[in-house]
Amino acid sequence: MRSAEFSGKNVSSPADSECPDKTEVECRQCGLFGFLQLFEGLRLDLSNRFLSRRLPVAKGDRLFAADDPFRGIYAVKSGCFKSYSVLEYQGEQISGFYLPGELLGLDAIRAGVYGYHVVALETSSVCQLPFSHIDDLQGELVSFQEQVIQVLVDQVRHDQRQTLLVGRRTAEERLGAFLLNLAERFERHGFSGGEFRLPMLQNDIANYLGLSIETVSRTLRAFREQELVSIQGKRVRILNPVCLRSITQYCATTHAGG
Amino acid sequence: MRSAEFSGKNVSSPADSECPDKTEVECRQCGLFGFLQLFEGLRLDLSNRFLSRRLPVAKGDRLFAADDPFRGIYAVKSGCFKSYSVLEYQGEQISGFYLPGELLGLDAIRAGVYGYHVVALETSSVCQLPFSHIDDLQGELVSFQEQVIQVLVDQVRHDQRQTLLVGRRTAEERLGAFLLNLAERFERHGFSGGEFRLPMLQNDIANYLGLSIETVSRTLRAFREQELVSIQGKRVRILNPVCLRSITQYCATTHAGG
DNA sequence: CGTCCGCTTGAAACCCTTCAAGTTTCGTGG
DNA sequence: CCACGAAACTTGAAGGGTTTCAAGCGGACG
Repeated sequence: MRSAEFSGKNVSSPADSECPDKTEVECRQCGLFGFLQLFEGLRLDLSNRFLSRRLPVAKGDRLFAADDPFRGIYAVKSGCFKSYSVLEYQGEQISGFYLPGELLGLDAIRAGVYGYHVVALETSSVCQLPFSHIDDLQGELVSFQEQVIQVLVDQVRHDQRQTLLVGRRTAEERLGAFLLNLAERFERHGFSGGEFRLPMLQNDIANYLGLSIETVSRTLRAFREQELVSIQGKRVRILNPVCLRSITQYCATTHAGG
Repeated sequence: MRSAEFSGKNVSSPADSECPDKTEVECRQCGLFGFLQLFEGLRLDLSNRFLSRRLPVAKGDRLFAADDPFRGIYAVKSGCFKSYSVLEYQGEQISGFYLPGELLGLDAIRAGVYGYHVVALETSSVCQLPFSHIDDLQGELVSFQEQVIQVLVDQVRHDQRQTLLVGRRTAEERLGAFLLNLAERFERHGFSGGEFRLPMLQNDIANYLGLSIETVSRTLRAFREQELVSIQGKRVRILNPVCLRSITQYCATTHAGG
C-alpha cells in the first residue's frame, strides 16, 4: 500500500464495470449528518468553513495509520475502507469494513492518536470533519458532545455484535451473518440491501472472519447452490433472506461502521 | 508496547496459598473514579447523596436485563459478572465478562434501555451511579460528558480487540489470548495479573470463545503440560507469559470491561 | 497477447466437536 | 462433621468441518 494522502485518481466517473449503482451516500443518510445539523442549528457555517467534502482516496491508499495524531473524523462518502492491525507474526488482521455513510476514527478522540490502519479497498471518497479546528467549541458545546456520545454508543453496540458474529462456530454461520450484516448496513444508508456489490476481496473476508479463502469460496458456492444468494462477480443478491437468517441465527441490531 | 510483565506476586497481602485474595477493587483503581473525582472537584457531594456503594449481588442474580430501562451505570466492586444475549435457537451467547473495577451499562445511556442481560457469576458487589438523578447535570456538565466519552472510547477499543481475539483460529490462540487478557485487566485494577482466580466456569469460557467445553479443558491441560500456566482448581498462575504471548500473538492494548 | 491476481476445485491431514463415561469438586442436609 | 448427589471438569474415541497443499481457471491490465 502506498501511504500517500489522497493521491486521488478518478472520482467523479461512476462507470465502474457494468452497473450504474448509486455510489455516493446522500448527506442526510450519512453518519456525519447529526454533526452538520448541529452546526446549522447554531448558525455556524461549518459545512463550508471546516468540513472538507468529498476528498478522493485512491484504491490502496491509506486514510490514516495507527498512532497517527488524531486530526478529525471521517465519513465514507463513496467506496469502501478496511481497518486493520499488524500482528507480529501473523501479518495484518482486519478489524472492520466501512461502507458509505459510516464514520471512521471517532474512537481516537480522547487518546489523540488513531488506533489502527485504514486503507481504501477501492476508489473512494470521504468527508472530513477536522476536530482540531473546533476543539474550542468542544469545551462548550454540550450538544456536540451528545452527538459524539451517540455515535460512540452505536459503535459499542455494533462491535459487540461483531464479536458475537465472528465467534460463531461454522463457516456458514459466519459468512451468512456477514452478508446479512452488509445488507443491513447498505440499506440503512439508503442503498439496496437486497442487491449490492461486494466491495472487499474474499481474501479480506476470510481474514476478517477467521476462515481460509478456500472455505469462503466453498461456502459461497453452497449458498448459491441452495439459492440463498446469487453471486456474479462481485455482485451479490440476497435471494432468500429468511432462510439465510435462520441458518445464521442472525438478529439485526447493528449500527455504525466496523 | 510496554509489556508490563505482571508485576510479580501479591500486591498487598502476603497470604496467598488458599483464598484470602484481595477481593475488592480500591476506589481509585475503579473505572468509576473519574466520575467521582469530577463531582468532588465541583464540590458536589455525590459520593454519598447519589452513589450507592457496595450493593451486594448474590451469585446467579441478575443486575439488569436487556430492555430494562436505563437507570444508571454500575461498577463491579467485587466478584464477577457476565453479559449475554439470548439467541433464538442457540440459547445464551455470552458477550463479555466484567471484573472488579470495570463499568457496566454505560452504552445504554442514549438508547434508554440496556442492551443485554447481566448476571453475577459469584457472590459480588457493585456500586451504582444512578443517572436519573443527575440527568439535569448532564445537560450542563461538559466535563461530565467528557468522562462519558472517555469510558465509551475505552470500551470501543476493548470491543474491537475482543473481536480480533474471538476471530482467532485455533483453540490455543483463543484461550491464550483470553488468559492474557484477564491477567492484564486484573493488573490494571490493582490485582495480581500473574496469579488470579478464574471467576467463570469453563462452560462460560467455552461459550464466550466459541469452543466446546472439552476443548477448553484439553487446551488448558496442554498449557499446563507445557508449563505455560499452572492451574489448581480455579487458581491460575501465568508461568511463562512471554511464550504464551508468542503462541497467542497477543499484543496488549485493552481497556474497560467486556 | 501474456502475465498476474483473484477465485475455484479437489484430496489429504488436522483440529475441533460430539458422544460417552469416569473423576473430582462443591453444596446441602442429615 | 460426614455423606450423598449434583454439577463441574476430565479423558477417550469416532466423526466431521476446516485448513492446507496443489493445481487449474478466468478476468484485469499493461
